[in-house]
Amino acid sequence: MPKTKPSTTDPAIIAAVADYFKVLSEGSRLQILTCLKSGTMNVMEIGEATGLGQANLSKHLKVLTQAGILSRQPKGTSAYYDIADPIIFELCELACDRISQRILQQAESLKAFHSQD
Amino acid sequence: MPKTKPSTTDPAIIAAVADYFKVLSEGSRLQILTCLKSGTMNVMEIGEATGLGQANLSKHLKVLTQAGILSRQPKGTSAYYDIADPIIFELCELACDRISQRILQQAESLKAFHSQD
DNA sequence: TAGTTATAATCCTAAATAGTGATGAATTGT
DNA sequence: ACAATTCATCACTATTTAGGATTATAACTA
Repeated sequence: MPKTKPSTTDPAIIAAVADYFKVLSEGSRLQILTCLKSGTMNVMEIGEATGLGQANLSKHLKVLTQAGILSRQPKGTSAYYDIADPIIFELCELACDRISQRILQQAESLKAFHSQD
Repeated sequence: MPKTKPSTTDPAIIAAVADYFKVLSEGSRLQILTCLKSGTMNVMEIGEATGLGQANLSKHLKVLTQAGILSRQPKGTSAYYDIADPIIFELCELACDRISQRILQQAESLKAFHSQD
């Protein structure tokens, strides 16, 4: 094998990571994920829980499934979806931590700004 | 205070997380981040290292800085940028792990598909 | 002050994509 | 076989955004 370990600067790797984050960069998709946190659901149930339209929902489910985040299991006329990769919640929590920390910092700066005049 | 703990289904939280991932969902921006992994650089140096145009680069740096991922320090006529939040590399590695695992799974499926005919 | 360099801001175009409505395919019950 | 249900897919619109060209601003230098 000519290749040893793919470098972090490998354009293909970078593109793959970007694509993965792009999947998670949509409110509707995150909504679907938090929805499925409690357990398996079929498309109709997810639609009711999220308020998303059927066609739109189906598209998002496809994206999430192709990214390996959800698993799909047809059952009769319906399709049941499940979290295939619970790690994503770890990812989301990491992001959440960063966000809240940044907001706290901004609040600090704002307070300092107010108390200096 | 009327609010206790913000629920994960809070639309504002979900939107914030989506925005955070959106910042990381761009190849050019990830390129900038891997670039700065080795240390502080000014805009010109980053431009040379990434091959990005100046205007474009400046825009991405602004996005990353406003997201709290980079820090900016003006110095004379140049601006030096640095990783403000090393946690992002943890995020990227998590994503990388997921991606490689998925690719391995796909390879397995493909192998199984080939050996069954 | 004039001139050079480094960065930011603005305007524009092309491409990507979220959402919607209509159609098609697969399955279950009568 | 027919009708109803559930989901996927196609066609379309509207919005967003990356990237480039240009102009503006700010800081050194002669």
